[in-house]
Amino acid sequence: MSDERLYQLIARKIEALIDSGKYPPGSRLPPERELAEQFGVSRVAVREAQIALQAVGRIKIKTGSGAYVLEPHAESTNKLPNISAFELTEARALFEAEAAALAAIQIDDAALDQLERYIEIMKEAGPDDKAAELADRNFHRAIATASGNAAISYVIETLWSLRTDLEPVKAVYESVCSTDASARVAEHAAILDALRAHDPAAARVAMRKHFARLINSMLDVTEQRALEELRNQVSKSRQRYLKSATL
Amino acid sequence: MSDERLYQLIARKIEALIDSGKYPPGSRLPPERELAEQFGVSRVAVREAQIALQAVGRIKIKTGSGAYVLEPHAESTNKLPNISAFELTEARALFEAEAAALAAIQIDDAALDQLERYIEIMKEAGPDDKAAELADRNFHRAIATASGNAAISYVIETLWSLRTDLEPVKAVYESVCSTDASARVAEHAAILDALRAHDPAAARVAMRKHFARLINSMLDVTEQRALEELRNQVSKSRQRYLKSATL
DNA sequence: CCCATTAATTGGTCCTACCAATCTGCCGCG
DNA sequence: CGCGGCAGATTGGTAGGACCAATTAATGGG
Repeated sequence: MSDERLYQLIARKIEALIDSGKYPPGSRLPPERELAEQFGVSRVAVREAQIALQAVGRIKIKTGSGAYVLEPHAESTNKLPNISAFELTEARALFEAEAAALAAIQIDDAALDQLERYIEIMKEAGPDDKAAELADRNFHRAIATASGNAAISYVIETLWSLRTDLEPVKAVYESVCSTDASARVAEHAAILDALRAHDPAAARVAMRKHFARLINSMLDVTEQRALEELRNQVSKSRQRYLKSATL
Repeated sequence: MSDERLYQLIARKIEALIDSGKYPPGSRLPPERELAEQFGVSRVAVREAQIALQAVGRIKIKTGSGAYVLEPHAESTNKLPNISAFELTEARALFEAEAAALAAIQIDDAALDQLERYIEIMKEAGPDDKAAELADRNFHRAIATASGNAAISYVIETLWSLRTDLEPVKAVYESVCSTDASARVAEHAAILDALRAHDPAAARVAMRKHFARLINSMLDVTEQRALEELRNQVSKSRQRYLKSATL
């Protein structure tokens, strides 16, 4: 239990002071010596705590001046946004459609062949196959890369990560994935055809259709779940009622 | 210049040792005392360096045992992607156009009025005005929000952040922003008109035009800079030549 | 009133000593 | 011969004090 080092305890205390509003961003913390006395520890401990806080980006130590509280930086506090599975899919539909349109213009034969292979893998994969999911990801990733725009690739990659980082979204996706094997292959093939034809508009439409079907599947699953949930609620209520009725 | 603290220097040296493969993930670093002697510094400096590395998640210090190299954690190494200003702007053009199209469908009057006010602020702002930049950001942010999709807002917000987080991009944007005041207001007004008319296609086009002009400005600035750079090079060469000619 | 010099403040580094957790190896017991 | 436990060595953890360097505040003279 108490294998925590002293400086970590002090660091937490200092953070608490900051969070309490006593030392707002931009303000200066008390001198090391003062904090050391206040916490009843040596100056080394305070110093180490401040170094740890600086490494995490909460404060900035200026030699001879003091330790200053920094603005909470968005990157350090990478809080995940509150996004539903539908929103995420809609965003992917729009953005990946544009990526596909861009890709259609300039994709080369090597990339097209690679896409073909990914579809093959998905076609031959069994249910709940990790390889299929990886191929799916690689398929979308390859199209994003073919757009020739690193920013677009970055966004699409980020959105894909959200798919697994957001727990509620993850659940919905998993239940959908297992039911759409054949449809998915057909849609991917349609996207590939449009890319082969170097037809941006067709690629955009094909990609949007792919996600539109996905959203529909998700709606079905969600409806199904809502029904089950309702049934469970009713069942529980019934049991409770029966129990109280037999008192 | 050398305002770097000793422990940071030591931390870099230790990181270099790790990266060199001498201490692969899972292995133990040499004892503090040994490292201190090796680097010719006190034990405290080594200790502080290790604390900083631990705070960043590169090593794990175990009391009485030693400091162990951790696996490079994917999430902790949130390296910024390598994206050019043009790519970023192209991505914003595509994505924000779709956001505007969605927003056109369902934006309410209150939001429209707010957009109007942001344009007013931009119109009245002087050059190099922080208020104008903030209004600009809020304008785009409000449209993203009006799309009613948190994932889209998240992406647009992320891309805007990249604008300031990526140094080379930041430079380009800053030099462009100071030259486009009037054009920017007119374009924003056009976007607002399309949103008022609840015309998705028009909103999409207006937003794309806005960014298209921005890209053109950036191209101009980049060209200008390239010319200046070339001139500097020539000037330097000339000086060097003259100097060597007078020897 | 302004500026430069000075003094006080504050972080930076080192050393030395000692404590606590951990690891290692030896020794005795079974 | 093998295993477990004890003791010493190893290693990180903390303290206190001393001194240096950068910064800031105070003070004095122009």
